[in-house]
Amino acid sequence: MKNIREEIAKILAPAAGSLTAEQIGQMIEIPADASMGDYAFPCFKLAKELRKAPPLIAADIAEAVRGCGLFEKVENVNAYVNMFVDKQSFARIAIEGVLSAGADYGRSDIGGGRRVIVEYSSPNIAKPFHIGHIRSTVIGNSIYKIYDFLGYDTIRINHLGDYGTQFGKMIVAYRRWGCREDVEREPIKTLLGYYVKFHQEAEKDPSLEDEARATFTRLEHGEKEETELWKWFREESLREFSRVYAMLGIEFDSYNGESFYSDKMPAVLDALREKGLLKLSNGVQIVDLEEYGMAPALITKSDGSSLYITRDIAAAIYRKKTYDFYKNIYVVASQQNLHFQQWFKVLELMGFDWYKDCVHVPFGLVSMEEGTMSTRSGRVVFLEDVLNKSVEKTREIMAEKHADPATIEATAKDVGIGAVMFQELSNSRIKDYVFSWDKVLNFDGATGPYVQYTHARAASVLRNAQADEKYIKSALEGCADLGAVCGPSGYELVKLLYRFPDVVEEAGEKYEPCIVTRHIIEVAQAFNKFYHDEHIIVEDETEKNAKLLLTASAKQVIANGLGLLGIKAPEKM
RNA sequence: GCGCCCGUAGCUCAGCUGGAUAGAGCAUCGGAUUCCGAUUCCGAAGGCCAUGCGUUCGAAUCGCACCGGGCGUACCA
Repeated sequence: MKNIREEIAKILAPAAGSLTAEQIGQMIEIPADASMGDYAFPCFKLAKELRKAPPLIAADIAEAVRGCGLFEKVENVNAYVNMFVDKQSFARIAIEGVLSAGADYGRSDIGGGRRVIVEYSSPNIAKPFHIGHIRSTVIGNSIYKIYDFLGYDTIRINHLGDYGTQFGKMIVAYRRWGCREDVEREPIKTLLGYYVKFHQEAEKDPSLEDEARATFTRLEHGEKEETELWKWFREESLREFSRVYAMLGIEFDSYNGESFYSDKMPAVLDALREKGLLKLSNGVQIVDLEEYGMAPALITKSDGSSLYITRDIAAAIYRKKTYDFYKNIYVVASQQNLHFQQWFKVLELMGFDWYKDCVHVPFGLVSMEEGTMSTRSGRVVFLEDVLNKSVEKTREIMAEKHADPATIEATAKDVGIGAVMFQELSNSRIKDYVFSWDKVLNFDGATGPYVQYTHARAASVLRNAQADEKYIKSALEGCADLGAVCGPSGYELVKLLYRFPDVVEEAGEKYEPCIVTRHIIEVAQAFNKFYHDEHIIVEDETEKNAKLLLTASAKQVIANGLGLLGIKAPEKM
C-alpha cells in the first residue's frame, strides 16, 4: 500500500531547507480539525535556518507544492502548510489497501522473523483465578498477537507460580486440616480454604511459618512425600485454569513455571560466586546493589533455599539459551518494579549484555471497594464468576432485543466475554482501578459490545446487499468512482481505516493494546455516523458499490482490531 | 525516610517523542426511526489540564519545587 506521509515528505523536501524527507515525515501532523487539511506541516523549526518568519516560509512551501497532483488544495495558514489530499485518490489507496490484504491488513514484516518472548498470566497455583489475574492474561495475550502481527516469531510463556514457600504452607495446612475427597471435589476453593486457615493459625502460632519454610526446603530437595503432594496440587489447579483460558480463548507455548528452574539454580549461584557478586549478610546470600541506589537482591534464604529472583535469573538465562530472543517481555504488575530493576541489574553485573533486551511491561493494581484484593483473607472476585455473569447479562439483553435463540446461543459467549476483555484493554495499562460490578456489566457507549455490534451491523448491510466476498472483489476492480464515500462522514472513516497499520505499530512499540482498542472505537463511531448520514444500499450502482466497499473495509478493520485484542467479531448478535 | 507510578469535565479516561480552539464515554437535559440492525445517531451543558516557578516563538505535554493518592522498600511472589 502506498504510504501517503512518505509521498508528501518527498514532495516537501526540496522546499524545506536541509531537512531530509524522513525528518519531514516525522514532522508532518494530522490536524485535529479536518478543515485544516488532511496533513499539515508546521514551519517554525525552519525559521532559524532559512532566516525568515515561519508564515513566509509556509507561503513559499505552499506555493512550491501546490502544482503537484497528489493534492486537491494546499493552503498556508500562519506558520502551517495545510494539505488537502485528493479525496478520491486517498479513498482508493485506503480501501484497496484494506480489501486486498483482508485479514492481513495491518500486518507487517518489521519484525523480520526475530524472536520475541512474551511472558504473561503466570498465576499462582493452588489459588483461584481472580479478577486481578485478568490483567496480565489479557494484556499479555494482546501484546503477543500484536507482535505476531508485526512479523516477529513470538513465544508465549505462562510462568506459573508453582513453587516457593507458599507450597510449604499449603502442604503444612493440608497435613493438619486437609481432606483428600474435598480437594478432589473442588480443588482450588478447598486449597484456598487451607491457605486462609494457615494464616489465621499462624497469627496465633508463628512457629507454623518456620514449619512451612522447612517444608518448602524439603520439597526443593526432592523429598518424595512433599513432591507428590505438590504435583497433585499443581495438576488439580492447572485443570481449573485451563477452563478459564478456554473461555478467554487464550493459549500458551510453554507452561514452564518457577519449579521448572529448580535444578538450574545451582549454576546461577556458581556464576554469581565466580563473578564475586555474592555477599553474606545476616545469614542471607545477597547481591549488594547499594551503589545503584537499590536495596540488595536476596538470592538465598538463611536455610539455603531459593527466592524468586534466583529462579527468575535462571529462567532468563535458560530462555536466552533456548530461544535466543531478540526481546524478552514480562507482563507483570507494577508492584514488582523494583524486583525487575534488581533482577535486570544482576543480569548486567553477571556480564550478560542481553539484559538490555529484557523488558518489564508493568500494569496497575485492581482493588475492591473494600480495599486491596487479598487471596489469603478471601477478599476476591473470581474471574469465572465475572465472565459467567457477563455472558448471562448479554443473553438477557439479546433476548430483549429479540435476537433469535440460535444467534443468542452462538454469540452470547463471544459478546459477554469480549465485553470483559475489551474493558480490560481500554485504558492505559498503568492505571489502577477499582473493580465494580456495575462498570463491568455496563455495555453502553465505548464498550466491546458497541464495537461488536457495529461489526455485526456492517455484516448485516453486506448481507442485505448480497455483497459477498466475490461481489466486493469485482466491485473493487470495477468501481471507477469513489465520490460517494468522500462526503464528510465517509471520508472521516476512510482516514481512520488508512491509519490502522500505524496504530498497530505504535501499540507494539509502546506495549499498549489500548491504542488498538481506542482506534477501533473511533472506527466504529465513524462507521455508525456514516451509516446514519448516508443510505448505503441505493439504486445507483456506482454509488452503492462505493459505499459497500467502504462498509466492507470498516468491517475488516474492526475485525482485525478485535482480533489483536483476542476478541471475536460476530456476524450477527 | 527513600525510590517508582498516578493526578485533565460531576464520574471513568484519551491526548504527554512540545504546535493551530484541550477531546471521548458515562451521568444530566433536549432532539432524530414510514428507509440498510436504536447495543445507534445529533445537539446542549460541563475545564485556572492538582499547585508554583522555569525552559521555549509556543507547555496538559519538558525541567525543578510542592501538594494529594497508590505501590515498593531483606529471607512471600
